[in-house]
Amino acid sequence: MKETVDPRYAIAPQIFRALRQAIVTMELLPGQALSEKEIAAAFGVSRQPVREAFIKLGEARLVRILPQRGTFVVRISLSDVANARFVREAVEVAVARAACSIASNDAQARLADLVTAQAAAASAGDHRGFLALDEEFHRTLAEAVDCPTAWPIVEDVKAQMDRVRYLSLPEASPMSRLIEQHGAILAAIARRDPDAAAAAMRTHLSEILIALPRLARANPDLFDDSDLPAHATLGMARQ
Amino acid sequence: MKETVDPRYAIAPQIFRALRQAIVTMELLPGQALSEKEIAAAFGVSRQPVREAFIKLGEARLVRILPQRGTFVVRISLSDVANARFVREAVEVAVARAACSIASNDAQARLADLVTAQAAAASAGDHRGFLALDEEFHRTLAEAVDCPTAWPIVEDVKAQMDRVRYLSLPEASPMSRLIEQHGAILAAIARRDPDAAAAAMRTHLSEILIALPRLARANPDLFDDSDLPAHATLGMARQ
DNA sequence: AAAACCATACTACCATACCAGTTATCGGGC
DNA sequence: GCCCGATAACTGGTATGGTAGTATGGTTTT
Repeated sequence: MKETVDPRYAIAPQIFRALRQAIVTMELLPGQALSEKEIAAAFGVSRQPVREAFIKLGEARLVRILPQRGTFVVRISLSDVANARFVREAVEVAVARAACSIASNDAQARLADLVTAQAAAASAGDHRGFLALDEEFHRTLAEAVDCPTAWPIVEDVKAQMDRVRYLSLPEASPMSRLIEQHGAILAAIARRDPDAAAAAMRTHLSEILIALPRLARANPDLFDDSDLPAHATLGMARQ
Repeated sequence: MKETVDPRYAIAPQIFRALRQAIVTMELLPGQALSEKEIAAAFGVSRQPVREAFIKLGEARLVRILPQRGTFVVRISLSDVANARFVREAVEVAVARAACSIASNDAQARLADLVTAQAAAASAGDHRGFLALDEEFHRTLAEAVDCPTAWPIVEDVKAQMDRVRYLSLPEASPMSRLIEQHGAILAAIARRDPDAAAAAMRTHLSEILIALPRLARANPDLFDDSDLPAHATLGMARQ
């Protein structure tokens, strides 16, 4: 591994983002040991900022830090994914509802542009670009309701879900359906219908539940089988 | 300041909790400069764990870290409080709804005990103990719906609101009303009425909005007047 | 041969040292 | 007296060293 950081900015957050990306994209597999020393050497920095990145990864439950033993990428936990989905749905449904009241025309136009760009990425078969635009759609929506602090929280929990998404990338991912869902959310916001916006967002964020059981069965080595699937209600909570 | 830590456990989180508590309880006032070196000396540890605590406090937006300049307790930001309230309401309303489906009788009994204990604390005039029990009530509720990761998130954003609560402590705080609200939430859960539980939770978490404008006007030096009150809808978002 | 033990090589954590950038102070010139 | 510049005293960020604890593998003992 030969990575690089920009010394003009704080190093620790850069290491954190790089490692999170590597974990989410399955470049670093569950069980993999992460050595402070090795990572530091790979990035050409000292161990200290790497350690700070480890701590944040541990809080996001992407790695497990065992004092005096090591730091390891954790297996995908069905209950962690369900918990993340629960929190994300709670926050983003509330955001979608709020957007019906206060989203400006300008913000709606930006969101529409993002959906258009997603369609372009989809027809170009650019999965990575599509996922980046998806992320930007949700972030923009959070900003549109003047709730900037909601996004970092969603971003944190989202990592648990994204790992599953990247796992399902190789097979045909129904990008067109996700685009339709974004469109439905926008349409509901445009006609200021909070119930419809909430329902559309809920449907969108439940998409992951479809492939999850099959993925878990197909990749038992990547999943933590010690945790029973979280109580079904968590995945299906209806408000 | 002469604080103490237990060297048998990781030091950084202890420092973090101690400082957060000090900030939330207004022991450390907005504008106060926090020196890594001074705090380290006060706790009898090195600067390193103090630095890690600062980073977490910065993420919680309780302090502002200015590189090469200093770390300062931030003033209470009305928009930060509104944002925190928005996220907390979103998550806890979802928790309350889920509780209607899956909260065990055992969990409900524990929650009822906590409300009873709160009543005792209230009649004893023990504000601090009351607040601790309030926190435990909400944490127990999150555990009751098998969503343990929801609580740390709520705990994080809650700090912004708690600072306002402690500010309003000197004046008569309507503990009886808060107890009634907890009771209403529990009653709705007991009769498995998610809409009622959600409404009761929403009412409970909107309580802060009543005193907030007056507190901001009465303590202009503690509040950040640069940020306009967040869009009114954020405080009143109805799902 | 099997089991217990110990040396070794890791680990994360904390402490310390060093660095770069900011601020405040103080002295000198106008 | 006021302004401006050099400098000293901070700050947080990074690098490095030291310590205690944990796996591991080879050796010794039973």
